[in-house]
Amino acid sequence: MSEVIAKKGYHHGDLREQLLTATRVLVEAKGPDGFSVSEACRAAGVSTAAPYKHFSDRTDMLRAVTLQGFREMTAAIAGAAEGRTPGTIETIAAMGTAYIAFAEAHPETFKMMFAFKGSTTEMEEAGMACYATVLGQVAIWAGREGVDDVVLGLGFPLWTFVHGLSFLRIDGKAKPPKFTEEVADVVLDATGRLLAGTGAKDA
Amino acid sequence: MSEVIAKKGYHHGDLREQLLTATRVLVEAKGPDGFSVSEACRAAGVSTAAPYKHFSDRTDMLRAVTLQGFREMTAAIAGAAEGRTPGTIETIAAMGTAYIAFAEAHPETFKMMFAFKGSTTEMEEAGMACYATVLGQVAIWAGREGVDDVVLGLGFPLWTFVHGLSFLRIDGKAKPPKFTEEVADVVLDATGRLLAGTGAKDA
DNA sequence: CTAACTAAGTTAGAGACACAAACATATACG
DNA sequence: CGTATATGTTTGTGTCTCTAACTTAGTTAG
Repeated sequence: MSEVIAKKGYHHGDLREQLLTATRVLVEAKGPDGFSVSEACRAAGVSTAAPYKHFSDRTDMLRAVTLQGFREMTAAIAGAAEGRTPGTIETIAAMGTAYIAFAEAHPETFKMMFAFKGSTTEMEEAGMACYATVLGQVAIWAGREGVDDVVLGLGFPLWTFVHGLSFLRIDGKAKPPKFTEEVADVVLDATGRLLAGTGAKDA
Repeated sequence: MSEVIAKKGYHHGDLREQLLTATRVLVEAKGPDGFSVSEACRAAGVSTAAPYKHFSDRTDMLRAVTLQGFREMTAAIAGAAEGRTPGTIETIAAMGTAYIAFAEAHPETFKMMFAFKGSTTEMEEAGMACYATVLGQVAIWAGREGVDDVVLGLGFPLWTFVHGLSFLRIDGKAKPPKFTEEVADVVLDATGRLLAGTGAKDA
């Protein structure tokens, strides 16, 4: 009755999932190190030993949140490109803005995604898939067949810029007077500058 | 005798300083959340209650490391500009490279510096001082009297880029095939692009 | 249908930690 | 010389992760 989340009896039925969402919420609220397994258990209404039937340890719970984060971010970025003209500066910039928006919406998860020690193959792949989405658009812009060294040379600085702005926004460093413009405008401008005059488009 | 660090008797004489360096070492070795007060005590050869005569709590110990980090980074960046022609792209890029070098040399401290919750006025000032050093050079480049909106508009993207590259390097994302060039070259190129053609130099 | 197996919970407890309170000692200053 | 204060120690409390042993509920074989 007064449980935070319904339980079906002795067997919970859906504990893994509910622990995962509890973990997600707690991580965003208190950060990965502020998160405690015990608190997640309280939220799900189970004993403190229950999670160990579903996760190997505390880190494993965080790992699951991290992986989920990568998947969501990739989807968000791909979604930002949909309905736009492929290979334009505007489309590439829109993906960058989506990246930053995700970071701002889930700051603790975002930071954890990149700082995570002992990342799984799954995580690496999810990260690569995300990056590949952007690189594909850059390749079109540059008139290249696939993702070659030229495309990497163009795409990496873009990622760097967007990644940096994500962190500065998260940590509250991108506020007036340092930062008075809209994020989307800054990203669009920087994308143009970092791509322009490279000669790649003519090769 | 077998103490890690010499003690002068019942009174340590220099405990605050030694705890601080122990904290620094441990933070770099295991990250801010892996760091434990107890372990710092073991390193300094004192009881686990001793630190509380010098620091209010665990967080306060981390805060001290953070502040020290800001000071060192500012010095490193200012040092990179010395002996160079003021207001050139090369000088500005050299400061960016020094920023990244600091981040790579002290990754955990660097991350903590920006993620720290409840930063002191001292910390804010140290951070501002650092940023101001770079902005001063940008102002000279742009032919401006002081740090006005134009200078901020030029300087912020530079910071963003350099900050982003710092994180990517720390987290091992800036390795081949994503990243094949030297850091200094990439920074110099990006600095040029992000400043060039803004018209600010002519104003 | 029931007996055995297994999946998914429980309680109890070990070991590490942050921090507090009360106590001890050395140093500084009257 | 002696007392106050700074700086240590010991002891204890509550929280945390994780383990071991036990319990209960589904699931499957005969």
